[in-house]
Order: sequence, then C-alpha cells, then structure tokens
Amino acid sequence: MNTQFKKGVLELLVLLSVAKKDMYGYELVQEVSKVTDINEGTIYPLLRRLTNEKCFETYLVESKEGPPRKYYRLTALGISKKGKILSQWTNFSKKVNNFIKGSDINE
Amino acid sequence: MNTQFKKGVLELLVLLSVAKKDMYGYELVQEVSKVTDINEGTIYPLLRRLTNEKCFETYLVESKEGPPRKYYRLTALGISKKGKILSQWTNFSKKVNNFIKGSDINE
DNA sequence: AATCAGTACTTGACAATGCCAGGTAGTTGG
DNA sequence: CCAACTACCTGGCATTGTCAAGTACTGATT
Repeated sequence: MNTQFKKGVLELLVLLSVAKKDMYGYELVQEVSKVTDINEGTIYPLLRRLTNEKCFETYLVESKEGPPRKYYRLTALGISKKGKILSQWTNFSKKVNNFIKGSDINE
Repeated sequence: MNTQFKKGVLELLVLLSVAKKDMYGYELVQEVSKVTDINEGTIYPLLRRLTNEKCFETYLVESKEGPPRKYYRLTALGISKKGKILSQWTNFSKKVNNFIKGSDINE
C-alpha cells in the first residue's frame, strides 16, 4: 500500500480512536492496523508529538500481561484538533473523489 | 489545508490529468489547484520524477504567450501506474471513511 | 532456572515528498 | 525599457513514516 497516503491521516485515525476511549500505544497499533499497515515505530513518535502538543494526557496502568501500559486521554485541545483534521480530511477526500469522477470519461 | 494529505495523492492527480490529454507543467499547476493548493516547486520535480520512471514522454511546443511549453504524454507504464495508484487510493479512502463512520457514536 | 514467546515502550538513522525562495527567459503592452 | 504574465528549473528545508535494534516485564515450556 502506498506509504504516502498515510501521511497526516494516521494522526486523524489515532485521534478518532482515543476519542472513543482511552487507549495505550500497543492497542492503538492494532486498532489502526484495521485500516492500514502500521509500524510501532510510527505510532509511538506520533503519540509523543501529540502529547507534546497538549492533545493528550497520559497515565500508567499496570498490566498482568507485560510491562505497564501508558494510556492516552484526549484533552480539550485534542478534541478540537480532531474536529479540524476530520473536516479537512472529509473535504479533501471529497474533492479528490470528484476529480476522479471527472476523469471517468474514457476509463 | 493539511499539507500531509497531499502526499502521494498529487501523483495520482497529475497522472489522471495527463491521461485526459497531454498537458504542460504550468497548466497542470492550475488543473491540480482545483483540488488543492499546489506549488510550482512541487509539480516540476514530480514531473521529472515520473518522466525518469518512464511514466511520461515529453515534447516541446512553442507558445505565443511565453517560452516553449514542455508537454507530458502518458506512456503504457504511466497508464498502468495510474490504474494501480487509483485503486490504492479508492481502497484506502474507503477504509478511512468507514473507520470514521465507526467513530460516529458520540459525535 | 533457563529459555522463549508475547506484550509494551523507546529511539536513531534513513527515505519520500511537499514547500519556499530564488533564478532564468520569452512575450505583450504601457 | 520596464512591468506583468507565462513558463520552467533548482537547492535546501520540514514533516512524517519506516526500519532496525534495544529494553523490560510476564507467563508458559523445557
């Protein structure tokens, strides 16, 4: 799958996921994998970035299945960012799909 | 508009445009601008890259309105690439939009 | 108890691609 | 002759995803 398509969209997928419920990194890797292949090495730096931007607050919870899990919770800023990016994505993908339809003439 | 969304999609938009008819760089800037803001400094290197990859053949045509125009014509390889990327985009954007719908529960 | 698989997080070096800013040149009209 | 528009090109930069490797904890297997 085209790597480049993911740029920017991953941020949206992560924000949408955490909006539903608090999640930890490893869990997010699996959630986002439903949509597109994703690497741990992509998710963790992204989470750190969004945390630095005050979109997330974090807390640790011990686990019986391994090391403690770092959970991410959406802040007000995160919610607002989620809304913005979502509407940008919706608008963008709509325009692209319209452009594609306009190219249907011969194929 | 989110810069990152464009990554990879621009290639598709350019391939689709040239598939309709041969076009020159400056013209493509305006065509693609219908969908999203785009810079000359983005288009020209992209055209060079696709030409190196044998997706385009080029030819010069003199113009009364300025310097000669370099037209791009899709090769068989370009047509095949167009098809591939188009189906990847369609598949990807569909999955993302389904994921978004699945997050509609509270917002 | 030692090893292995699975869970969980981290990081540094790298690749891809878009943007900015600036340059070169031809044409037309004031 | 100079400004404005058309047209193309380029080098350096920023952003963000990938790869690869490492750390560490738990529970099951040998």
